[in-house]
Amino acid sequence: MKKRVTIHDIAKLAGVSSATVSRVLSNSGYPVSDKVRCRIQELADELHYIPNQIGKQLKTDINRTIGVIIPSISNPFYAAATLGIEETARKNGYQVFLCNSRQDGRLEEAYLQTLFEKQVKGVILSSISGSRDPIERLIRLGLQLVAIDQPLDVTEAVQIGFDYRQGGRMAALHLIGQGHRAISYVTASLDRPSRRQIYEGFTEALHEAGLSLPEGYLQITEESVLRESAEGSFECENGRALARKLLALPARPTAIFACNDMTAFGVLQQCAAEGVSVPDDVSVMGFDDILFSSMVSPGLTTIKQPDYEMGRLACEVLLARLDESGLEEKQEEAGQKLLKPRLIERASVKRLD
Amino acid sequence: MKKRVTIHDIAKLAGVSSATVSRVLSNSGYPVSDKVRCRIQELADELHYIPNQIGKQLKTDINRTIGVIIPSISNPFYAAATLGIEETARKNGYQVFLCNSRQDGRLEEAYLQTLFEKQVKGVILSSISGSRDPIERLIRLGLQLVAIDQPLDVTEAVQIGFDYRQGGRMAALHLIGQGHRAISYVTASLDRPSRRQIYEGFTEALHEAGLSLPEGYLQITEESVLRESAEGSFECENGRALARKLLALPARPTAIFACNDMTAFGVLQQCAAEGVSVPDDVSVMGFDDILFSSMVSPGLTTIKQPDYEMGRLACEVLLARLDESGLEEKQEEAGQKLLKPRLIERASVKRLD
DNA sequence: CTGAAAGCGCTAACAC
DNA sequence: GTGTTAGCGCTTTCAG
Repeated sequence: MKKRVTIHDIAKLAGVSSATVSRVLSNSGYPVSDKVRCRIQELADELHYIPNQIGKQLKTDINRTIGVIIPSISNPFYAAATLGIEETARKNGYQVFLCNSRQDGRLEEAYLQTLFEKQVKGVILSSISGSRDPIERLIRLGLQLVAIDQPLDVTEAVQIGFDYRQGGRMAALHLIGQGHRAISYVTASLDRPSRRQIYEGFTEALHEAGLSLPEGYLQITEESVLRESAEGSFECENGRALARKLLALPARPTAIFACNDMTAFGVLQQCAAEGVSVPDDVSVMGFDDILFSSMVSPGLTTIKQPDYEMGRLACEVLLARLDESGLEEKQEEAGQKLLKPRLIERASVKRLD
Repeated sequence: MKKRVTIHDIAKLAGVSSATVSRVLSNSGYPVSDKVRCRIQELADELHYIPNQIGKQLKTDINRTIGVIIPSISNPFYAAATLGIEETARKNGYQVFLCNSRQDGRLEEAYLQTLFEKQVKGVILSSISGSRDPIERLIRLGLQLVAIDQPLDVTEAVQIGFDYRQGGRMAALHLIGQGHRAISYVTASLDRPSRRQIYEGFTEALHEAGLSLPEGYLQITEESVLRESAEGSFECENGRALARKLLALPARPTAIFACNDMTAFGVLQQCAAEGVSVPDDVSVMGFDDILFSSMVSPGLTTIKQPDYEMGRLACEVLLARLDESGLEEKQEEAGQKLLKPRLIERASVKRLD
């Protein structure tokens, strides 16, 4: 493992100063005679010069890196969002630091801190933590933050929002429209804004139709520790457990709405295990529309949340802010984009007459 | 956006030199009087000092960052492997640069280069590219490389191998054992070692049983451009397309083996679309055992490749090498771990009598 | 125990 | 066009 070659090595060999070498190798556009320029290029190629970005960054404080903090890479929803982020980052010459917070607010904060220490200037965050203080401090220090998926109660952050409430309403409306009256709701802990909003929209629409969520029809995970298991199958397991309770009820619901597709898969599995046919015996709806929702059978009827699109948009907004934040100081007011839900009808909901 | 506070700021306020501040704030264990130490700590807390890791790294050339290059984050197999990597990295105080090569060898090389420029000392790679030269050069410059999933023809790299050939054999043996004779194989382009090995193991076992892969029963994707579509559903689409051809054959096979689970899902979908019942009309097997293989119905019979485990192991091996590479020069010979396949029987294969 | 000084690799005024 | 110099934030000899 030999020593790495620096611009000084090249400068010495070329008989010029390292400043000149820097000028040509960094494509600064600074005038350098063609003769010298060629010579330097030649040497760089020959010696396989690889610039040390750390040196460069310390000097310029410019760094083409963004951070991404998500709660669970095992959930294809976040995988797809990450893909959208990574792709637009790459197209713009940026790299991505991926951080998996495992639904752990403390870990999320630690990651945020580490990213900042590494001089990352922009972060896309699906926040699990409620604490605003550390986040606001970092923003005041110049960090650009874009929140996806989970609304963040911090005014300086851009929000790529999603109308969860409306999504919840749509789910309820669809079920009601299909003739269902005994409708139940299965959800992980309501400690996150997104889940709460879906829940609110859902029950709201139910109430407007003169329906309610009777005792036992609302199943919420009791353990708030919704950690990713090693296999990443926690959400699914959770769906199974909650479905088990539901199916044990004396008066079974005719329809089950789950807070996301992963949970809905668990419900589907449990139904299959107990010989309950979907959609003939019970209808099931999910939320997210991850890739696999079209692959299970029956195909899962669900509310689409545009994962990839959301990631792409978040990254575009972030990079735009990163670019301009150097130039103009007046940031256009932290915009709030709001993406819309869409009903995806497949085969897991049966029409009741 | 105010200026960031540095050790010099603190030094000035404390009336000491920046060297002293560095000594206490970096936990160097260097003796500093308790009085001064406390004062510095106090100031650091008060001013919310955040160390600049770039400065530190330029000086020490130590950096707790690894790179991960995978072909597709949309495939849950890689998502799970990434989870395993990220988790062990975090436990050891490392961060992960995630790179999605999109099955593109050139992109893979570009990422490798960028990582190296950012002074990343270790990379976990599922390589798509055949070119060894640039990789070998980086290794000679001190980069530690751990190959997962795809064998890498570079002796200095550690391999976390998987016995694909054996996996292919197991699949064939299982199908044969269940009484199948008309067996077909559906695969994406055989340009990758893993796919080739599965194929070889599979056909080998077939031949040993006196069977062959008749005309039309071997379906290989023609377009070598197996790029991730925006939705990440390419592999699945591919499975559908290949299954369509298979089902159009005058003499349909009784069993279809797919090169991975994502492709198998496509096969499943196409069967459903054409009213072909699995496993009654045709049996289907996959490869990988991703999380969703247990969720579809019928549950997919498949060959397990330990994704999470593979990521964890790769990361452990990498970090071990990173730790020791500073101390001793003699690296234990680039070990080759070989993980074993396992048959996961579910409901997508029917016993023929 | 503490400080002065050098330097990691690079860039950017500022001279010439 | 090119070189000199200073310095980004930090650590680390080496003196004292």
